[in-house]
Amino acid sequence: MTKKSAGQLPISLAVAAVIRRIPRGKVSTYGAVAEAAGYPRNARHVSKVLNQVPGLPWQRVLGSGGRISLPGEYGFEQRFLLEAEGVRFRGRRVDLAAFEHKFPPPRRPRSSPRR
DNA sequence: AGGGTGACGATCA
DNA sequence: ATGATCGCCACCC
Repeated sequence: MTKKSAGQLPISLAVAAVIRRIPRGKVSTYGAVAEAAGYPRNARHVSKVLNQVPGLPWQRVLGSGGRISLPGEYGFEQRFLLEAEGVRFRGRRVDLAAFEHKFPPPRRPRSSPRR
């Protein structure tokens, strides 16, 4: 064995997995996805993954503040798809307080609450 | 090995 | 609020 050659880099797989967990009718942001995947400063990489990996709910990932970053026609399509699944906009942005999906916090081995 | 890229994000004018 | 600029960082030639 040696170390299995992972076809995809771990960061891309982690990011894709996180995106797949955003439920219908909810959204997240590039930064939040990167962080949830374990790569805090990699918001930019999230957009690349959205481009490479087909089948992801790409429309559910927004820029900070709930703004659509995707330019052009796809940007309109993104908004259209989101509204179709119940996500409402307030002007040009989605009200994150109401629609942002909260990813479960990372488990801390051995950290008992309390005290 | 080196440099350009990007569906970002925070900050400043 | 809107637009420009700068900082980040892993990916991909």
